[in-house]
Amino acid sequence: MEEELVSQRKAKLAAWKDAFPGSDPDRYETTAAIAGILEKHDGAKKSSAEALASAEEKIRVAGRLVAFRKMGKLAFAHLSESGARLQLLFEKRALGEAYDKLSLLDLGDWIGVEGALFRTRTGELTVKVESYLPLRKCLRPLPEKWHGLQDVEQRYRQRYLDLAINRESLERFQRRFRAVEAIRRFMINSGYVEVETPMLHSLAGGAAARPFVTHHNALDMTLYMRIAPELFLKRLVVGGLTRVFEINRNFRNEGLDTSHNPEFTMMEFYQAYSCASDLIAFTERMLSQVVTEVCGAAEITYQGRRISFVPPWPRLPLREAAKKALGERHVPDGAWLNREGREEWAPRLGMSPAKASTPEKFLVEAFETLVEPELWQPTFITDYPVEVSPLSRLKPGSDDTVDRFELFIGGMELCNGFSELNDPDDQRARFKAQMEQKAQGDEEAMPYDEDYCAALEYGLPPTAGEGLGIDRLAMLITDTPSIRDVILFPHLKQPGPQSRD
RNA sequence: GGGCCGUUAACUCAGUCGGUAGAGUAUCUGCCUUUUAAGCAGGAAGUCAUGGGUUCGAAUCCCAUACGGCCCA
Repeated sequence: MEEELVSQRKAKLAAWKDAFPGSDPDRYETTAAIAGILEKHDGAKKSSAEALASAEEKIRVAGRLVAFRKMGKLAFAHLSESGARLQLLFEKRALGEAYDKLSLLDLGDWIGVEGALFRTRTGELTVKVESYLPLRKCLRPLPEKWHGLQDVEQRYRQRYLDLAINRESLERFQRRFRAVEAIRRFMINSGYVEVETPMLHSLAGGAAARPFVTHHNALDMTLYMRIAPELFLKRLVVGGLTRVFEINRNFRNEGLDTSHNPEFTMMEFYQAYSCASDLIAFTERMLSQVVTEVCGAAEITYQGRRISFVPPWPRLPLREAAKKALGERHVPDGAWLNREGREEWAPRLGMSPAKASTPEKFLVEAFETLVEPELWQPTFITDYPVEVSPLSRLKPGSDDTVDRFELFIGGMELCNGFSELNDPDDQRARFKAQMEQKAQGDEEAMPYDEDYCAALEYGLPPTAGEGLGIDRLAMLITDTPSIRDVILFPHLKQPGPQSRD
């Protein structure tokens, strides 16, 4: 059947050549985009039927034919472009032979039309078509007009169909694009410059994660897809770029679920002469402004629950939050200080024992397991243990706590920021400690980056830096529970017998 | 990695107790000059995800595999 439908359409395409001189052109001049036409005549000020009739404005628009209602010597159609739809009227009386050739069109075809705007009896803005030109045939039938494309797998694999047919999907992505644009504008207005740093690293540093490994043939060397741009961005601060940001992909070779895609988009930014609390205030301002701009209000609904972005947002020290949650679960105070206690309580609390191998890691893991999913309103968690923060600067006067924060919204980690460690010798000691953890089997421990330490020896001014998860922000502002629905082409397995294990 | 669920026409979905595979949309043929999920009449369209098994007989029951979804680790 599908082949039959395709061959029917191919036959019609073959007939275009004679029926429509100039069809399938290499370009088509329009007077406006459909969204612009609608904005002008159906927007805040609606053009009346009389005004349209007396103006007799000739327009040329193009789009994909998505609905067609033929009734004898008169036909209505809808042309769709970037989610905006405009009705067309074809009349046999006006078009003559060209009207009969409409049978060579199919739903899904791209066409251009020329005509004058008017309003129908029901008041809908419509183009009275005077001429039309087929631009490109749609050889395969489009999904159903009413239900759209429902098959989740097909929506991911053939996102173009999802975007062409499912208006909610297109609108979700448009909102994401607007948010990225608003963030970029906010950063530039705040005196930042946008940069691009390497995606191929010889050392996968800057975060605790397993990298993808690849190989450079000409250099015959192992390279890693970056897990974070951090160490390169800080080199730029050493070089005098005192406010830099990068919006780009990171790659982490880990499991995938509704909040993790192997490649994800982050904005990372660094601000000299600043500490973590400066970035907390900066983040509050940025996100409340971006959300207000994109969603129309500083309050949103995520999965049925309100989230307010109106600052200020609460700050809560990590150990305090973890200890409170542990107390509520009747874990004796300090039970995590010895190995026996950790090995007893970690499994009972649903925590990964491997990730709770020291007192500090136990508290961090307890926080992530017990507290994080409950942090619905924007909340800054502060005062992280130095043990899990090898790139952060110690709080003034402390030897075990760094000046670091993470922002949680809707039960998800959205941001991670800290005052940057700029003492090269301390940094070397931290890297050394990471290597010891790696030797003990921690696959996420950071590699020793001497080149970065050398850069620090030229002087990194006091600086704070932060990473912001763009995909997760997109989930929040589009009320989407799965990261795959805010990523255009989420990673899926290859189907069929070629896949192994 | 574990558990549960799903996979039927191009699309959206039914399919009862195991007994010849169904509808709507799209498509094709007629009719139709203000429709908008247009309408009316008629036609065509299936590797029931894949591979085994049970059975006289399997979309349906059993096993395995692939892909997807949700939950857990």
